Amino acid sequence: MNMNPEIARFMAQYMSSVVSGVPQITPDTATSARNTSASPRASASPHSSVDAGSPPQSASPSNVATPTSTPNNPMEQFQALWQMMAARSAGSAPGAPFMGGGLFPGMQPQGSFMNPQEVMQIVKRCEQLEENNDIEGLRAFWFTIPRPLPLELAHNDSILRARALFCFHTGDYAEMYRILENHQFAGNHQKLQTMWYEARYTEAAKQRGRNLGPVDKYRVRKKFPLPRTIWDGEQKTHCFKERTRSTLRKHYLEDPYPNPAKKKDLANQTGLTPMQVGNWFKNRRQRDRAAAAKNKQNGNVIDAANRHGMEATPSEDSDSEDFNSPGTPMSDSDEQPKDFSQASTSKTLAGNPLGMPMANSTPNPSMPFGFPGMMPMFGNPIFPQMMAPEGFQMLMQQFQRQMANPAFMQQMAAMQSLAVPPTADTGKQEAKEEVIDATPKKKTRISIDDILNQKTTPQKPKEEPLSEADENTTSDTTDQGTDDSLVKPAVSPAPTEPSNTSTSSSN
DNA sequence: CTAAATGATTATTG
DNA sequence: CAATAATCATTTAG
Repeated sequence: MNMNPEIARFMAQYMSSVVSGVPQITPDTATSARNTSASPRASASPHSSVDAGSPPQSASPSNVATPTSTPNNPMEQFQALWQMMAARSAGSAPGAPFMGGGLFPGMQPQGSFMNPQEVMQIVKRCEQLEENNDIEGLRAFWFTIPRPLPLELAHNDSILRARALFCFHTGDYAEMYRILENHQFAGNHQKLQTMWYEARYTEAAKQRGRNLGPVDKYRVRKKFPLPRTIWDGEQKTHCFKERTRSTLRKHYLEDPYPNPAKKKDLANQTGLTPMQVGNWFKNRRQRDRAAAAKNKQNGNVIDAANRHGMEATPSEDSDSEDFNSPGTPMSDSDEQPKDFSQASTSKTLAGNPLGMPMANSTPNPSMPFGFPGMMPMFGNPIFPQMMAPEGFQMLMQQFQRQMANPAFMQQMAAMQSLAVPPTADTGKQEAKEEVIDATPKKKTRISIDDILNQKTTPQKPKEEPLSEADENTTSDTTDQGTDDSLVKPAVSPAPTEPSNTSTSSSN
């Protein structure tokens, strides 16, 4: 009657485990996550047979729960039991298996007796079969193991791993989930994670009566996040932080083709890897060009604007958005580059036979602002109200920076000589084409960024967010987050929330 | 659900 | 080898 709920639950779980041969441990009580052990092959070592990892929940033989100590108080009884179990586990070093119950005579290991060597053999055999995905072998072998399972086996990492694999292949997903959720697995979780998700996918697919697409799977992953017991803490950032991006944007405007040194520098600033920086620039250039080409198709404003005297701006919806965005004081806006490049590349590549930048030997289409002689985009006739002073200042600064950039000025001159004098027919045509523009198809750019920025990563359990290594320290508002400390976000030091891990390779 | 945004990867090309 | 074009995969918004 007096039974503490905790104890009751514990007992119930234990009883259940005795019956099923699989320990049931509540995730919370289970182990204080020490899955940092880097050795993926931990299971290969002989002593792995002693699940020395989580002493407390190693459970106590219920039938032995009659320690001759203090029988009356359940709590005391439980505590005593607990301590004994802990002591027993602690004392069981590789060379000193606790099997015989030497540490406390009164307690039998429950179930069959087995000498340590026998246990080790079974474990190794399981590891072999599991590694080879030999399901049939596992099935056969499974029945050779004496029942009920000795605790050493019931709680053993390798045994449970093999059992989970077996369940996976037999379609006993519920059991597999239970195993995966209730035992803190050490070492390599990759396979277990895959099993977890695949099982979920399969169930979901079955339920829907069709195969799952990428997005469906994504939802499934969100719905059934990895249990902590098999989570590596691995986390991939799909969206960089806004700070990071604005830094990249800024430098992109100055030079879309950063040399390796520059990339490295940026990598340090942003906490990304040089590879990521390179990818970002690559994508940016590509997408700028694509946007430019597209805009060109639809016609664009720049030429006309220029001709008429610099007033019209490319519908820059994004810009307006940017300036508009409440959270971020301002930014180079994601979109700007698009139009910029549009000005440079589209013009040169697509319509203009005189095309110059890209195709030429010196590809440096870093043409930040709409057009050569044109100032950024003050007095946006389309979204006048969007021109916040802040934004204006920012643009001015940018422009000034550009003016100081020889390469830029060179480009500028080249562009001007090509574009300004619209004598050629081609030029005219282009101008015509570009008059319309617009089609602000996407807006929400910044807002998305903001959102992403806020929730640095998806959510999921009720864990603390914990951002990755991005721009942790610096409070750089304008630019240069000069902190080197951080390096790679790839490996998150503190596992907090399970999110999809998906390795890059999956591509 | 679809579409868009965006980071990453792969194949091609000069 | 580096830049580019395609394309894939993951997330998010509508």
